[in-house]
Amino acid sequence: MGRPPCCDKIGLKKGPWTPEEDIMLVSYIQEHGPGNWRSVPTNTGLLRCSKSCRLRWTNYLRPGIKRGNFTQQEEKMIIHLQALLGNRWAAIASYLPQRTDNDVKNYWNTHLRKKLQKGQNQDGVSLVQSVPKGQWEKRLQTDIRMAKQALSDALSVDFSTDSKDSNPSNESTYASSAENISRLLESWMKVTPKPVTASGGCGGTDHRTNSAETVTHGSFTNGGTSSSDGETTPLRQGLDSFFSFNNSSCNSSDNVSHGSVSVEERNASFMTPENVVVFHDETKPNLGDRMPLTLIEKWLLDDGLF
DNA sequence: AACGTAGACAACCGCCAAATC
DNA sequence: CGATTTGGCGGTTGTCTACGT
Repeated sequence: MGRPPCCDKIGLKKGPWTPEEDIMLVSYIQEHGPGNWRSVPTNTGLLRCSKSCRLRWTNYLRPGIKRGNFTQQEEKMIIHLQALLGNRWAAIASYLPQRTDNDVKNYWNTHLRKKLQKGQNQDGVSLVQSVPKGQWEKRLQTDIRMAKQALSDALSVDFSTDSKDSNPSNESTYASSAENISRLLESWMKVTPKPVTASGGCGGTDHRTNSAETVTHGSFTNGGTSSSDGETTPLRQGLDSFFSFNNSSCNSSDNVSHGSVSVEERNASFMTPENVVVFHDETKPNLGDRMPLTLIEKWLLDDGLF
């Protein structure tokens, strides 16, 4: 006998979420933290299946998600990673902490695929940094070797000892990009500022890819490139532009309410001390699950992206 | 102003591995 | 250990909006 059913499919609502539904979901997650999605529809009264709630949260409501306005660096990174990893959008998105897999996938399908096709049709050369034919394949093979090496390296490393510096993606914190919801949250926050419990957003325990044991409170959260502080090589500065949004920790502060400021402004002011509610990225895989970002840095540097 | 079309993005569907009983 | 459910993922569809005619 397994678990009880997730939810009956009778009378469930489908289609676009209303602001009211968003508020209900966000309020619940504020209270209990993400996870245990099965109980979300029941406890919130939402006529949505647990899966829909989870998707809505991870793809839209989760704090810190940046939507639209892909930068050139992000674009190039997606192109490179897609070439290396294929359509593994979750893996690709894990290197772009502010982006969801759905967002990356959509951007690829609506922008980059066409762009690449167009670029190749026009001059027969890939848009990716004009790497000559053949050389690109060689590079890909090299990258695969690097990935294999990285995997073996990763397997031989005890991440629990150095996760503070090398494995920050274990606990990402996010600022909301859904401004309407953020405004709603802002008013909500003013009334009931409440930290997420340990079993919830801060080092949640019920997520397969982000176990509580790997969470190191106070560590950075931006995908493996940021050191604790002070290390500002040009490379790092470049990469920091990717990840600057979430240089916060579980114990430091975070911001889920941003009023009407832009996403960038919100991200810039992400660590104000008065912020109290912290959400953690419960979906980003551990570094051990993927190629260390330093390899990506090297790879991108080789192509002169930064 | 009305209609048709294309683009962008949110949401759903179905599959699968992992977790749970 | 097998049955069952959950949650994650990638592909696809649906809906909304902008633009052109």
